[in-house]
Amino acid sequence: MSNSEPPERRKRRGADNPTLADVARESGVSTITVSRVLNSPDSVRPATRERVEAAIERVGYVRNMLAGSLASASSRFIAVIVPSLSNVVFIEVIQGLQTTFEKHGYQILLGNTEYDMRREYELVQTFLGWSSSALVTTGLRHDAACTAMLKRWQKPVMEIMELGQGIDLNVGLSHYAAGRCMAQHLIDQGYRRIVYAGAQMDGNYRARLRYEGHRDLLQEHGLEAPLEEWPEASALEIGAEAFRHVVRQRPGTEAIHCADDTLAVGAILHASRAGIRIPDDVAIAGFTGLPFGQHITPRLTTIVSPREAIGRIAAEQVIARIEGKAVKPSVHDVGFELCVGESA
Amino acid sequence: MSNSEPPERRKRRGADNPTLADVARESGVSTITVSRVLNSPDSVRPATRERVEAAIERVGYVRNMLAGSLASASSRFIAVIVPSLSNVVFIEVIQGLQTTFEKHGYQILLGNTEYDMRREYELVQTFLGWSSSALVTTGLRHDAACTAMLKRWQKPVMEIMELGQGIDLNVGLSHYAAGRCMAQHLIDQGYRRIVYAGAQMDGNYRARLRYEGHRDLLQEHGLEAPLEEWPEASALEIGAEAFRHVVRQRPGTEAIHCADDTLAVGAILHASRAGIRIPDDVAIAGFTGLPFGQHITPRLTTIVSPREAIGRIAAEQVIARIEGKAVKPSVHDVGFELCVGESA
DNA sequence: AAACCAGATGTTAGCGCTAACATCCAGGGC
DNA sequence: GCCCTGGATGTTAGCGCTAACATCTGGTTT
Repeated sequence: MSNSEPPERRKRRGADNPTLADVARESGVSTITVSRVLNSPDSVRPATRERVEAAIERVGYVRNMLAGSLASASSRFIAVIVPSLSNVVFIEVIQGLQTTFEKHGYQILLGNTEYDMRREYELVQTFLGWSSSALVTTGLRHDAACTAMLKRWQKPVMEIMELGQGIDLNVGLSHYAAGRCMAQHLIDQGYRRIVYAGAQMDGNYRARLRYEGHRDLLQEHGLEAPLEEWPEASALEIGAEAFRHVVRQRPGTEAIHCADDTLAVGAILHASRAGIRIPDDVAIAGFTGLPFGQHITPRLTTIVSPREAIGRIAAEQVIARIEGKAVKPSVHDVGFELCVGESA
Repeated sequence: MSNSEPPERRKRRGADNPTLADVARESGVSTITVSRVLNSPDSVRPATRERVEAAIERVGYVRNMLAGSLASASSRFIAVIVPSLSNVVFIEVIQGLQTTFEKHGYQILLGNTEYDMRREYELVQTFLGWSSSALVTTGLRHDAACTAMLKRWQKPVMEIMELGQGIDLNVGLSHYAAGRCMAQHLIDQGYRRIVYAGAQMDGNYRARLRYEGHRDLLQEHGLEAPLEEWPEASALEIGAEAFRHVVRQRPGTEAIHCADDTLAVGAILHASRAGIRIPDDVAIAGFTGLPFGQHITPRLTTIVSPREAIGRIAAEQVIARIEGKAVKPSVHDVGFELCVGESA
């Protein structure tokens, strides 16, 4: 009989960290028991549990999340896709999402499309590949292939910010209505020659929806609704530039309806430096409701969107869906609020 | 011979998505070839590659990142840990990190400690469990167990924001020096009665380091260095409150050195509403260099820290290390710049 | 005392992929 | 014709964990 040494295993991979098996050996139980201590402690007798926990501590065990997720085909990742991180709005939404998801033991996978739908599709593919538990994305418009893929996907899909029936779940507000609302306010204040100023409106179609609301309302009053656009991302500097431009190129303008608060505040601060009185010479209105706008003089007239609430509510609904509590697609309107300062 | 039907497999798990094996069958190659098409396309003959790519398209294959990462013991995740998302500074750093890492095919796993070191340790454990390729965290101070775990870890660890030799790699600036620098400027301007105002300085010890620099310099000039702290997170409102408080409680104060620009801008905007002249009645100085400060009147005197550069450089160094280019621990000083406005 | 039950724990078989090694084959040198 | 070489492709054996099923224990029921 030839001494058949076990034929020399291939070799080991990995950093050789302690595994469940090591903990199991150390505490004299099986691997599945250790697994249960980690995942459903109540199903293990307290005495056993303590023994296992001590062993975990002793060998310095760190869970391999990849292996667990692969085996269970679920990762407790939540894919979150936003179009930009430069815009505070998305940061606040992310905070709302993060706080709520973290409380329930989910980890966010954050993706940034830079307002590019192809990029969104790529991110979606990658994130599905991580066996995410749900996906949260911005807006209702996506690449067709992307929408199709998400519709086939069996897990919760949440579309936020904009309002309407989309792929599955929705939490947001009507940007069209918000645009109309502010336009109505400006008309109520007696302004007639009103310019809409926006930044990066190719990609950011929610700003465009607000413009459309604004335009439609003005037209219903027989007024023109000129639009001034800047290709750059919104910034205080762009707001200042927009203001200079409108004052110079469109003399007689009574009010500027800015697509967001950053532009509006940039305009107001510039006017104040230039000695132009707001709202007497020109009125300024914004959208978003950043704290900033309420600290400057004159205070900004704007529309407040509940950003953090969008994140929180979206997260709550996704969690309810994951836990099987609600199963129907739904549309949730978080609304908005007109906040009247002195600027318009 | 009994017809031994294969004893009825247990059953299938997972959503039953197409796998590498399906693509392999469809394109008439082995699974490893499909894997190679995905991971190192150049090692496959173009003809084969095209056949495989067509099959991927046809069956609608989506990679299972979990399985791949488990098998290769590496996930292309970069763990990023920050103390707060409310502070724009960290957002900008994250942007710098994200842009650079994304270019190289890494995905950020974002964790928020809320200035809690236990929480940081928990996040580190979880993130190591995802077989992250590297870890980026904020500051040089951590829970002892956390530091120990990271030192044992075999992959790159990057500590940012603060300057000094830590666990492995470091990119940041000296907050102590920044505090001194601004204090020196205030003294050069002739201010003597200077109050330092900070928010949330228990957790945010970088703000405290700046205070210490400020205090030491003042003391070297035989001056007192009173400190006013607020437990809340920094916000415009806190800046306004700090200003009110100092003016009322410490009459004769000539300058307020704020721990960050948000406080400083809040103070300036409040002063302007209250009809207090900056800098004639009270001078205001900040730290960070937010765009904001340069748009208000008077413009804020502050210290500009290169936030996005910190993110970018940190990411570049981590990538170099992952790719085996640089192997020694290092400390990189990104410096800071005094930006003199009219406020001090 | 046999039968029954429920709670705790164990055994087994993958999850879908890739590292390491093995094999195949065409072309070149002698 | 033979051997050599190297690029392309295939075979095998896990990576570390958990779902499903199996078993074991000590009480309770009849």
